[in-house]
Amino acid sequence: MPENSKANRGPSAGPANRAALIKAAREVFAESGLDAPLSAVARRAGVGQGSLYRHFPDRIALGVAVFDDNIAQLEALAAASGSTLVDLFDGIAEQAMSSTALIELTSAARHDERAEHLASRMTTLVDALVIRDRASGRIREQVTTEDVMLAIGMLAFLLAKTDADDRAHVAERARGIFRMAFTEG
Amino acid sequence: MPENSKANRGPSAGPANRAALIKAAREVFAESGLDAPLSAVARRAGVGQGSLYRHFPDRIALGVAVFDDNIAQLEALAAASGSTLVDLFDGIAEQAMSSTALIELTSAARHDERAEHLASRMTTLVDALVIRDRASGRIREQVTTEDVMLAIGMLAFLLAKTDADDRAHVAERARGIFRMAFTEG
Amino acid sequence: MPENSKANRGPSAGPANRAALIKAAREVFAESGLDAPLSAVARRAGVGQGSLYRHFPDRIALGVAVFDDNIAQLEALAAASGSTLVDLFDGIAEQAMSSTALIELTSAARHDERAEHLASRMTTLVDALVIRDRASGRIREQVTTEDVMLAIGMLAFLLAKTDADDRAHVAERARGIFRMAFTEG
Amino acid sequence: MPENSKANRGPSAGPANRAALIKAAREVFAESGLDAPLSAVARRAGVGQGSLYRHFPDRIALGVAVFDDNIAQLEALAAASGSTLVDLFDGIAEQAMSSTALIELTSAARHDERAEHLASRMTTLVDALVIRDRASGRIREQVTTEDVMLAIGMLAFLLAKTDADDRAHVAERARGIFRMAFTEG
DNA sequence: GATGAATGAGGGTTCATTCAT
DNA sequence: CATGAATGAACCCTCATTCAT
Repeated sequence: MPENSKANRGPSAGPANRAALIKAAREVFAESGLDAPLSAVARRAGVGQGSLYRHFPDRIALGVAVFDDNIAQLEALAAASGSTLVDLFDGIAEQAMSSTALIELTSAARHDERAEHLASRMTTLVDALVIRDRASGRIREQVTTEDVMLAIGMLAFLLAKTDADDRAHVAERARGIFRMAFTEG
Repeated sequence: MPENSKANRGPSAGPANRAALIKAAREVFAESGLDAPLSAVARRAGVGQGSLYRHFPDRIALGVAVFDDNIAQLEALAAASGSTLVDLFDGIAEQAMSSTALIELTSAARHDERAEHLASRMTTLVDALVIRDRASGRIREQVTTEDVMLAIGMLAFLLAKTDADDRAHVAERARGIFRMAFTEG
Repeated sequence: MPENSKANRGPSAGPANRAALIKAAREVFAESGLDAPLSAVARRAGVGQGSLYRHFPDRIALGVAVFDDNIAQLEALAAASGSTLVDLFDGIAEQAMSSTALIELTSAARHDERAEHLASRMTTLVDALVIRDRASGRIREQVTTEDVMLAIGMLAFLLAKTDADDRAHVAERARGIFRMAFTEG
Repeated sequence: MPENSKANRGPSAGPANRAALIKAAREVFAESGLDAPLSAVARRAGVGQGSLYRHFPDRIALGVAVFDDNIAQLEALAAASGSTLVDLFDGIAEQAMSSTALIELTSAARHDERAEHLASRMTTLVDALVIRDRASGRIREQVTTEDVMLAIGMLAFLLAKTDADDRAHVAERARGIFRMAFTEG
């Protein structure tokens, strides 16, 4: 009678485990980047490795689950009536590591359907903001959604590689650059 | 008793091996990024692991050797009389993967003396171009060397994550963004 | 994609593996000393390297597990009512290689908490025997626990370096020396 | 024309190289024990690896050469008219690391002819001292050369495993033990 | 005969993934 | 359906030994 240290709480633990895994993954990805050991995620979630694999058959599945939430937040932000691209950049810079891992994911798994879905939600929300900001003259006529997507990607990668200490400064600076790029002189 | 399968071609192979390693490393880094297995580099160079470690005691040493060349090219470019920041961005986009790994290196090994040296050469050449372009009115007054360095970093990271197929298009687009950012409306 | 050649016998193999590892380690350490390759231990135990590292994160942990047993035997010996230092030396000589590796461990990892614990158990039991033997006049007044610990260490190292064939003879001889040293003329 | 950094000084360098290798090996063995990398010896001697192997085809040959000197010193000590076993122990404790490596060698390469030669010189000198000390009543009648050889071995191994900081204290203590063992009450 | 680079086997360690319970 | 141990491939790095020059 092996007398496991942790009781097998049975099927009912399913949803709770799923949530714990996502939470743990968000933290671990934020701390150690997108290639952190999955075992670390399971451990932090207090869940067996096997359960992790049951819920999320691969790293991408886990990433997608994690970032669904991030995207949702950004979508909410974009939906708010007065919000602008500047707010979006702020939101991304704030979520720094998480957003970065998100962008990394959509970019690393470019040909994965699930990641593409994430990316397309992103595009959609950016699109809305671009249209709005263009209409209100907040950005130049010629700025496209693609431009902004690229800018977001660049910002995210940059922050990913920046020491936590310098992150605030670098983010501020980078936003300045994009402000110059996108707004009228 | 190693009883080697491959003949020891003797010390005269040294310089050739060194060159082969740098070439292999440039390729491998370009294909798989800066944390590609060093064993892959040795294998591609057709050289024993030990020789790799003899020539380059660590990953940074190898990276520095690889990128010395890249920097030199960019320095040459910057030194040419009529060259501008735009040319620099072009140069970086052209060397795409290599330059990217170079930037990755200077950013990842920020506190390594050798990497710092590379970074400072980069800063120096950017600085010269900024001054020149500012003088000739090609860029806005308020654009700093730091801004341009960040932009270069962002461009590099972006290209690193971009499929080879899309690279040209993305690079063109990104340069457009920075042109908007840095030049007078 | 590991595609294992050997079946995963599942968690139930855990305790058996652990025991097999300790047994294998005891043998390997005895044959080849405390710095024998850990891979040899895993191989002899018929266990993957990963499992070894799971059970024993480092060499010291493995050593401690192995020698816990040895110490326990010596403690039992020391606890027996009529036992003397001479019995302890006999016990050590009998366990020869194991005891030797044990002493090597406590001496090599002097600043590791786990090894210190082993060492302190040893000291405790020696202390008890010294007090008892001093009381009964079996050893000179001036003999200290430290002296005996040193003697044990020396005996152990000596046996470690002695061919198995000569071990019995050498052990007998060495015990003679320490008898002369510790008992009244 | 490879233009070596160090000139090939030709055959005349032979004896000088040999001496430099022995000196370097003595230092290296003393600092890092008998299994220090041979490359370290060659480097410290300022000599190519190949030359090391030419002069000393294996580690034992090098060890023998190194310790020939140590033995010679001890022989000189033993030959001095008033010297006793106590002096020998002092000599060994003083040369601590070197002597230890010497004993390690004679014991590790027990079946190597060259090492046996070293060992037998050691036995011879100990024998002389034992006879002398027995005659003068300095040691008990029953103490044999073998006993002393064992004691020397034990002392050496012990010192080898002792932190440099504790070496003096431990050596003093151990000599005390052997004094008790070998001298009358 | 000296030189020192080349070689690759081997040991340590990590981690993705499977699977018995 | 959860658990968590088991597995081994793969990487890093070191060093004994050889051998072209």
